[in-house]
Amino acid sequence: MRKIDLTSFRVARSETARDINRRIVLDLIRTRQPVSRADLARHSGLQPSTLSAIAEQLIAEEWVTEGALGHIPRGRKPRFLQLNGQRAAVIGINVRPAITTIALADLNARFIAQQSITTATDPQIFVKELGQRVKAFVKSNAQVFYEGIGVSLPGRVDRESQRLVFAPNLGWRDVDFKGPLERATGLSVEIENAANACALAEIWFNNHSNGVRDLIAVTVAEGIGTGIIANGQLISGSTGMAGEFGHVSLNEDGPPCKCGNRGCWEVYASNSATIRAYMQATSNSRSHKPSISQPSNEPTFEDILRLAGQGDVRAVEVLERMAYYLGVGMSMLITGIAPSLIVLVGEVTRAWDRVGPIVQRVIAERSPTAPMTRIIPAEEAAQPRLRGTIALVLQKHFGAPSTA
Amino acid sequence: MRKIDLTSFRVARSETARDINRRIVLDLIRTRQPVSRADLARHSGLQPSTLSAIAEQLIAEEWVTEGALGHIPRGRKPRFLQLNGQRAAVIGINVRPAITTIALADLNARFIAQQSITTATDPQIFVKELGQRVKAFVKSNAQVFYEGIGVSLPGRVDRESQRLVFAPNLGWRDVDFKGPLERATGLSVEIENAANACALAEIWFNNHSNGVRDLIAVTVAEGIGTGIIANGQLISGSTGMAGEFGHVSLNEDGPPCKCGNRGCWEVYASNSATIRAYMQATSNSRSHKPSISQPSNEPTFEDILRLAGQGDVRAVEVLERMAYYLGVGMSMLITGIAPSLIVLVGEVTRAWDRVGPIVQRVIAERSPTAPMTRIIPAEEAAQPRLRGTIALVLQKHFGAPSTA
DNA sequence: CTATATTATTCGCGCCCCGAACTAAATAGG
DNA sequence: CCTATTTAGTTCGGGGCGCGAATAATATAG
Repeated sequence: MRKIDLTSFRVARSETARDINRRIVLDLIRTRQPVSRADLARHSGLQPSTLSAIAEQLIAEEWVTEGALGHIPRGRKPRFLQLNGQRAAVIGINVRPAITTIALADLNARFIAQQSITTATDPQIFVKELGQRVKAFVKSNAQVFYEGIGVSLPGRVDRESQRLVFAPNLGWRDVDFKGPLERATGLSVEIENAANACALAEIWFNNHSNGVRDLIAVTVAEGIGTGIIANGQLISGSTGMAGEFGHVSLNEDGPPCKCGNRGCWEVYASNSATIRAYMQATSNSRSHKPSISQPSNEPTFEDILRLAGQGDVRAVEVLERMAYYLGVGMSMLITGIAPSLIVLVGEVTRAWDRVGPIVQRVIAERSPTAPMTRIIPAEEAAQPRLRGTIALVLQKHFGAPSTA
Repeated sequence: MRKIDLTSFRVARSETARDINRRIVLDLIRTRQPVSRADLARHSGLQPSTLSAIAEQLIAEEWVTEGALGHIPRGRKPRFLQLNGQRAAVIGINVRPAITTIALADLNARFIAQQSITTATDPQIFVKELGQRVKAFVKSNAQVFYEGIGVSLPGRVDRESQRLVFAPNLGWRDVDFKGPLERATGLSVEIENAANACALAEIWFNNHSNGVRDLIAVTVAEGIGTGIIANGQLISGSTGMAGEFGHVSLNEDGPPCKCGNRGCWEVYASNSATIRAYMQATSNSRSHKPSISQPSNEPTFEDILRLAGQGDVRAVEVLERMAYYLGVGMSMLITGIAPSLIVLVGEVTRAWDRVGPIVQRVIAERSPTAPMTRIIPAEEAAQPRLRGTIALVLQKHFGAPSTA
C-alpha cells in the first residue's frame, strides 16, 4: 500500500505513472548497472514492453547509455544499460569553517574535478567570492551539461526560505546562499545541513545501507549534528530545524554550551569538548607537555588523535571519555528513533579501533532491549558531506515514491 | 516534486493515477463535507470531468452519498457529497492495563456503540476472551459492513511480525493479537502502539493539526510514550521500535527504571513517578494524611489531581515537579525533532491550568532558539487512543501520497 | 423571457501500462 | 550444418484514466 500524507498532496495526471516508473527504473540502473532491460523488467515488475519504452526515453534524454553486450549461457545476449557518465553532472559545495570545497561529479557521483578555497569569515563577502569561484569552475569544465548545485552547510537550513538560519561555528546568521549562487551561475541550487547531507550520502551511495529505511548520520566536529532518515525520507521538522540532538542536554547541571543551555551532548562528545578536556587534564598536572602543532598551547583534535596513537595517556583518556559520551548520546537516538544504522562522521573515526568498542559497550549497557542498530564509522575518503550534495541534486530525478 | 523512497518501491500501473486521486478526493470529502463536486475540483486541481468520474465511483462503492442541495447566489445549485454514515465502519479496540474498550465507529469516526471489559492479566486468556467479545459485538451490530479492526496497545508493536513485543505495564511479551482476532471475526486487524494511535488521531481528526506535517503525541500514564509523525508520516523505526523517548535517560545517576537504566524521563514525569514522589513527601512528614481512595496507603494519580485541586500542598508540589520534567523531556523532543505541535495525552491534562504554564516556561528556558512548537493538551473526551484505531483502519483508503 | 452564472456530464484525444505475438540472436545437440 | 530451444527485446491492439472543450442542467437578475 502506498504511504499516505494527509496534509499535502499533488494529484496524479496521465504522465504521473510514467514519472513514477521512470524514477524507479533510473534508480535501478544506478544501483545495478550495468544491467539489461530484461533484468530491469524482472526487478521492477514492469512489463518488458513498458521497460523498453522507458529505456528509450531515458536514452533519448541522455540519462542512460547503452553499453557492452552481456554474457549468458543461452539465448540472445543482453545489451547493458548504464548511467551516462558523460552527462556530467552536478556541482557539489561543502562549506566548512576553515575550508570550502567545490567539486564536479558525474551521475555516478564520481568526482571529476575538485578545488578548495578558504572560507572567508564574513558571510556576505564569502558568498560573493564563492559565486565567482563557482562561475569560473563551471567555465573551466564548459564541455558538460550541469544538473544543478548542491551545498552542504555547517548549520541549520530553513526549508521554506532556503536560507542558512544559523551556523554556530562560523557565527553566521540568516545567510542566503541559494539566491547569489543561482544568479552567478544560472544553475538551480539546493542547500542542506551537513549532517543531513551525510545521511543522504549514506543511503544513496553506501552498500551498508542497502534496504535501510531508517538511519542517522552523526557528524562530530566542532559541534555534533544529526541527520535523520526515517521511512526512507529525510526528517526536516517544522522548518528544517530537526536534528539538533547535539544540543539536547544530557545533564542539566553540566557545563554551559554556546546555545545557552547546560550539559548539551556536544559539550561532552564533540572535538572541541575533547580538546577542552585535554587542556584541563594537562593544566592540572604541568609536569608533562607533549608537542602540539599550534603556536598557542591549544592542541588541535588531530594532535590529540596523534598523541593517543603515540600512547599519550591523557590523550587516550580524553578520547575514551569522548567515546563514552558518543555512546550516551547515540543511546538516546537508538531509544527514541530506533534506526537500523548509525553512521558516525568525523575525524574521530580515525581512532575507531579505540573508540568503537567503547561506544558499542555503552550502547549495549544502556539499550539492552534496543533493536539491532549497527554503528559504523563513515569512510573519510568517501567525503560524505560533499557526496551528499550530489545526492541532494540527483534525488529530484531518481528513486521511487514511498510505499508501505 | 513527489517524495522519494530509495529503498522500497511499487511501480505505477494504469490504475495508479485513479488510486491516488481517489484517495485525495475521499480525504477532501472527509475534511470538507458537505462539499460539491465543483468545490472538490477546485480544491484538488482535478478537472470537473475527472472529478465526476471519481465521485461516481465512490458513490457506487458506497463510500460517499449524495446529500442536500447547497445554496449559492447564482447558478445551478450544487449537490453536496458526504461520507456515507450508513457504511459503518470500523471496530476500534483500546487495550489498557485495567480496562479494554471495544467500539464501533462510522466513516466519520463517530462512535456508534461502545463497551468495556476488564483486561485479563494473562495475555493468552485475554486474547481469547477479546476475540469472543468482539465476535459477539460484531454480531450485535450485524446490519453493517465492517472495514476492519484497529487495536491500540500499551507497548511496542513490531511492524513486520505485527505482534506486541513488550507491554511493560502488563508484563506481556510477544503476544499475537492480529491472528486470533482475525480468525475470530474474519476481519482484517491492524495493531499499533497507543502513542502512535494518539498521533494518528490528532493528525486525522483535530483541527489544531490542519496543515501540520510534524507532530508528536506524548502519552503520560504509568509510563511515557511518544508517537512521532514527521513529513506527514508515522515514524516506526527499524522494527516499529521508534518512540521510546520515555526511556531516554535524563540523568544517568537518577533513580532506576524498570527498563534497566537510570533516570529515564518516565521515572520523573509519569503518573507513577508522581505517585512515588507524593508517597515519599508524605512519609517524610507523617503529620498529615489526606484521604485517598485506595485501601492501601498508595494514592492513585486521580487522588493526587483531586488533592491538588483541593489545595493540598504536597500534591501541588509533586504535580509541579511532574510538569517541570514533562517540560524537560519535551525540550529534548523539540530540540531533536522540531515538531510544529506536541499533543499531551493523559490524566495530567485535567490539571493543565497548573501544569501547562510550567511546561511552557521550562521549554522556553531550554529551547530559546527552538522553532514555534505549540503544546496542547488532548481532549480526554475525544478518546484519542480509541479514535486513533479508527484512523489506523481508514488510512488505507484515504489521503494523498507524499509530496515535497 | 433572456442573459448570465454556476454545476455537472459527455465525448474525443492522448498518455501510458498490459499482455500477446513477434523478431532477434545466441547455444545445444543431432 | 541445421534445427530446437532459450533468452532479449520490440510491436501493436486494448483498456484505464486524465484533460479540456462542448454541452446539458439549473439557478438568479433584470
